[in-house]
Amino acid sequence: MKKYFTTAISYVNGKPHLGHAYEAILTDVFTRYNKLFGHDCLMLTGVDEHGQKVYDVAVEKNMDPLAYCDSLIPDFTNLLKASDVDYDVFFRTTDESHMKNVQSILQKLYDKGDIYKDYYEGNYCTPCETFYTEKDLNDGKCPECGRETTIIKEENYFFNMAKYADQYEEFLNANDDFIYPKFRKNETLGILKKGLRPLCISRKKEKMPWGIEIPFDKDFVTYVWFDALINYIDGIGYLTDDEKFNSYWSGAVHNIGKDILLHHCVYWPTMLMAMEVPLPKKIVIHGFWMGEGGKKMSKSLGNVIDPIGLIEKYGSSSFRFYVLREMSLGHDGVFTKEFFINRHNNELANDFGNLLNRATHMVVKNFDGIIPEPSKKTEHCDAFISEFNTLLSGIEQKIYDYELNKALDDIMKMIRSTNKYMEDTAPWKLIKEDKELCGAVLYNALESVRITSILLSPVIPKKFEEIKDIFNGEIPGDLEFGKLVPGKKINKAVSLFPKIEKEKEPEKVKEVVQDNLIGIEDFGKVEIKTGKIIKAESVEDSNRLLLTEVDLGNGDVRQIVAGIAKFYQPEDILNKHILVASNLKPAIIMGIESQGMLLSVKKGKKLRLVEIDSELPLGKKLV
RNA sequence: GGCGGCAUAGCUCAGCUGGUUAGAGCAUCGGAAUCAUAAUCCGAGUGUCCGCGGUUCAAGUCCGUGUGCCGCUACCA
Repeated sequence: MKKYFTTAISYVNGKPHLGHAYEAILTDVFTRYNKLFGHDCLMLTGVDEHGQKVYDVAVEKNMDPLAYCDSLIPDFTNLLKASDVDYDVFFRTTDESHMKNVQSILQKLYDKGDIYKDYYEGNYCTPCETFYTEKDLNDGKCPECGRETTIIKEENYFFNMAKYADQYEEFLNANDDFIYPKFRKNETLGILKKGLRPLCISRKKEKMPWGIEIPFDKDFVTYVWFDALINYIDGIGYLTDDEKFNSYWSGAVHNIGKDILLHHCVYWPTMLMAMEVPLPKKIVIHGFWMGEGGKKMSKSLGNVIDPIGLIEKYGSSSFRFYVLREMSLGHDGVFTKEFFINRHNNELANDFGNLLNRATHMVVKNFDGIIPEPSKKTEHCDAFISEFNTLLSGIEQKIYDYELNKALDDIMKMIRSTNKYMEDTAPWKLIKEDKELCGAVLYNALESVRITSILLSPVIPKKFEEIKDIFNGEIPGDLEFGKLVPGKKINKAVSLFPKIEKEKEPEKVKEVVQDNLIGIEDFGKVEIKTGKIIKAESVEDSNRLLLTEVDLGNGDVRQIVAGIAKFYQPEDILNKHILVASNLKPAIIMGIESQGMLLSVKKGKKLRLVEIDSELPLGKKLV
């Protein structure tokens, strides 16, 4: 069966980081496992190059946007290379044939009526020439330049996602394993339940020319996602090589981060339905890497992991092993250098590396390196082989089920049980009593080494190449215990996974862990004043807002909307002396302007206003 | 506020459709062994399985409720 694995394509404008490396490695490892189990697989990764930010930086650098993108590509390909990611396609959205395909898809959906022209209303930053959603705004201001935005209407093209919502929901309910892990499927259903709004898919070319031109209206280009998502099908010959496309697409698996669930689990499936292309087989959503203590990685905390640095220092195999083994696929994981070193030392060096050594050394020393015959057996042999085979037989299915952690866990169990087997049988004693029996034990140990090495090869491809030297460059590939042919010569393993010495941490000066500290100058920006509530009434159609007027003295009376109706009746708060954040930018809530914020304290489901001594004068600033 | 998720040994987690004395790895302590990268193996553990109530012959596992954290979202301001 043919299969097809993809990463999300990365936006070029930003350095690739641990998250990119992880996603690529994850996708690569599933591709490699499936190849190992005999499937014909392709892997795609790549970059998304269009859009405002790239265009802006290119202009700033006085470069052609495409040339600017070209200059960024090595950052990504170098990381992939360093991570031993063996991709088949590196996709660029500036690819000619992709741009043509996007256009023909746009035309098709336009002809069907799924794309239509309408007005887009949004917060627009004129200097930045960009629309922002309410959420993007920073205190109501442009998140990029900090200037005021204005609400303007603009004509744009929209994709009518809602048309396919029901059909998609049905599909989801019928295909329980379409989205992995399952709780992400529930999240998707929740989004569908709320109803889908039309998706704006265009930008005025005069404002943002760096995109694919809309074929039926030369004044517009497509906007990011409609362009980017299509890479998945273009990468394997959609509209250009039907046979290739059809054979691989039916086995397509997208690997994405949890931040782009909306785009892949809602936009993309409805787009495909509109295009009349079958949906992919599966979407796998992984979590994020956190720093020590589960804290977000950030420069200020100094807990950012540099993948290239670690790979250069400790090797790609240990790095891959760590990210795949440590993170429970779908959940967030923690990456610290200490955990990384522990993983490497305990599992790769002590358990696995040491097993390679002890098994091969004994064969070389006592049997001149000739693989002995398994002609006899000890009381432990059958039980060992049987347990080994039980674990072995479950691995393939676990990979198909995306139970990578369980698969790796089982492989480690196989390795540990082999170490135990050697303790139980003690071939170093047997050699003195019964050489043939000793040989049989070592044969079994070598079989374990061979098979577990193969099973780990997708995870540690580079080290696997070195392990091959034991078997003179070629490891018999049968995943069946007993297929190793006796009589051939093997070599002593070199130390493949040297332990990492824990660096003596220079006594860390205990810095204040709190990273939300502000300076006095920031505090000074906040103006909190004493006030008295002189009017309070409920707000129509709102179950949580109260409209108040607060006297801040000197004739300064503010209209403030407060979300406290669940906790106070209007009459409860009348004449209360309270505190007000008085220099907040006014906000419109339910169409009413709110000119400040009443300070309150919330604990669980209780909320109380902060009340002050009524003797305090009104309108005084807290200092 | 709404929707969803999580809460299990010091740490990271596994425990599927409810069923014998609740598990793994790491860390800790004790021991065996010496083929091997001071590697390996054995043993010792410790847990009000977040609290409360319920269903059941039987609940970490199901239901209700409370608390705490996380995610998305909203009329948070």
